[in-house]
Amino acid sequence: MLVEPLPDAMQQVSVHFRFIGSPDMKTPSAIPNFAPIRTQRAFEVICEQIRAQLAAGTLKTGDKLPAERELAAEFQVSRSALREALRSLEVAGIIRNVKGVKGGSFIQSAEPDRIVQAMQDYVHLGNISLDELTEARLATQDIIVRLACERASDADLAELEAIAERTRQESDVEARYECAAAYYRVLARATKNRMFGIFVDSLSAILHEFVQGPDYETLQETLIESRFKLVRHLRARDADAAAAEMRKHLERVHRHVRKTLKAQNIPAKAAKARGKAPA
Amino acid sequence: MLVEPLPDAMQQVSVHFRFIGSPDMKTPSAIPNFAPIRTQRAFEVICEQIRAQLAAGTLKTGDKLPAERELAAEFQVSRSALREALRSLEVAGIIRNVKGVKGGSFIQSAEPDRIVQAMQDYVHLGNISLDELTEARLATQDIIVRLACERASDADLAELEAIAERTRQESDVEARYECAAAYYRVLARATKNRMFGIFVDSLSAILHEFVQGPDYETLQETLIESRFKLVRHLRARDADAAAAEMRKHLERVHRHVRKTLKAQNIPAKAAKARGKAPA
DNA sequence: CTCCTTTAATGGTCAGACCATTATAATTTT
DNA sequence: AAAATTATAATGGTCTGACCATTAAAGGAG
Repeated sequence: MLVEPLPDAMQQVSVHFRFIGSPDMKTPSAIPNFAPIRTQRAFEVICEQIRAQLAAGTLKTGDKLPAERELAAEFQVSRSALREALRSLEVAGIIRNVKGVKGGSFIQSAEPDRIVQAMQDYVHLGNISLDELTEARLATQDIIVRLACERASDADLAELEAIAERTRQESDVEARYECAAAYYRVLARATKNRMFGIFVDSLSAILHEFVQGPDYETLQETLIESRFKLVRHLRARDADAAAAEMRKHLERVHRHVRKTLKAQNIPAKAAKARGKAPA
Repeated sequence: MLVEPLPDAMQQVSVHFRFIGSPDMKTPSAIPNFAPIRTQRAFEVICEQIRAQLAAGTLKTGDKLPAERELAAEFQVSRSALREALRSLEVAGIIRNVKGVKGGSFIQSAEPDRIVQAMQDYVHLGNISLDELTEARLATQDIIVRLACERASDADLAELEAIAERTRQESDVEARYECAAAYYRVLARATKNRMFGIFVDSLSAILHEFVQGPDYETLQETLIESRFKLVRHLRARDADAAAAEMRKHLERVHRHVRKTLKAQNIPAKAAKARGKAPA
């Protein structure tokens, strides 16, 4: 059996039951330490069940869930409720929906995109300052550079160099940014630790919203040169030099962004990442 | 006007039009560098519009969206499609839905929960190893400790001490874990950089799935003592000593977890975080 | 065998309905 | 007049049943 139907109380129409803490909680006598009341919605229960199967290993990447109409019957809910659950899982990056016969919901492999999106949302909502972002990025890249210095394979280093070369030949600003992102991604991969890749991707994506403007172009030559230097230091396995180079590089970018913001009278401490103008 | 109705082609029933790259792309003559085809669904367009207003500042924390039926009319879509959009935004932590008259969808303030959830999903899907997690945590905590050492206020330090004290008086294992999480959170807050708080919360939540077992209890006394030591080092503003203490602490926990896994014949390199057994 | 048409399954959307919840207004009771 | 109670209306959550566009596979024509 793939799924359990929802509890009896939920099989009725719109019976929104509440959970107050855990079912077996001992009710305290005097202390008013109540658990927050939270109405459990059908689609949430469904999501939890599927997530549980994922965590337990019953479901794994590549598996296909039954069709919507079928799943709805199994859970004994309407198709709408089930669809909201699937939609949730989809935006969470857990499943991917494919149309047509032989279509369905497929368990996805790990993609950091959703984490990036979540972080981006967080920044947009939370007024994280540019200074905070930069500091986090600096610290993270410092670790990455040092680890990469120990662990980067020759192939990694060659790829980094190739990307730097490609950047030089690109002219479009956006394409150059793509190259930069690829460079950082490969660098993070060289640590052989995927967690760092996530951090970097997230921070890069967010900081990207700042990096635009006229004199970004003029800065490019310096930045590209810095990337070559970094590879040389990595080749020499000189962690301190590599870290220093990265630091210099990031601080240059930071100064540039600060200047751009200052020209617009936006203080960096309160600077909030903004969405780009629609293309 | 809060929203624009969807484009004409989409107002019809189920007209799934496709976007191929950007509308103004210059079609390359010979190079087969096609953009991935992606059918644009109604709820996605709606999400994008709302996200755009968020990024642009037209919508901000605390604002209330119109009622579902009303919004659906504005977007000229069915209520189901609109609801899928709202559901997406809700699971993304952007809005919160409140029932009843005077209810509706309210723009949320920044909550890192979703990022944690996303990271957890990523780990579950991606077979991130325990070693990777620990390494990332070690590196992150190292930075945090050093920053906190510079910036922690007296209030921060007092709070840390209070939490350590509270941990000692707790007996329940789960309560003690809560205390530990709180300790790390306050420590991260002491850096005055919210990005670190996110990282720590995520890593803690994931690693928590591992930390269970009988001799975790016996380890507790040592761990608590370590937290007091850390505060003393922070008070003395001795960054190296504090970092060393934190490192020792984390490595102790790591060894414990490895041992637990070994007892179950799970190699740490492939150890995947698993969901906890239902309560 | 190849090419074309048909067919059935599936996700995406729509329409209209009912329920549970909730704040407010109206009513009754004290 | 004040307080308690009851009705009311708006809202999110869910259900039912339907149609459309897409897609892979089966069937038919050459």
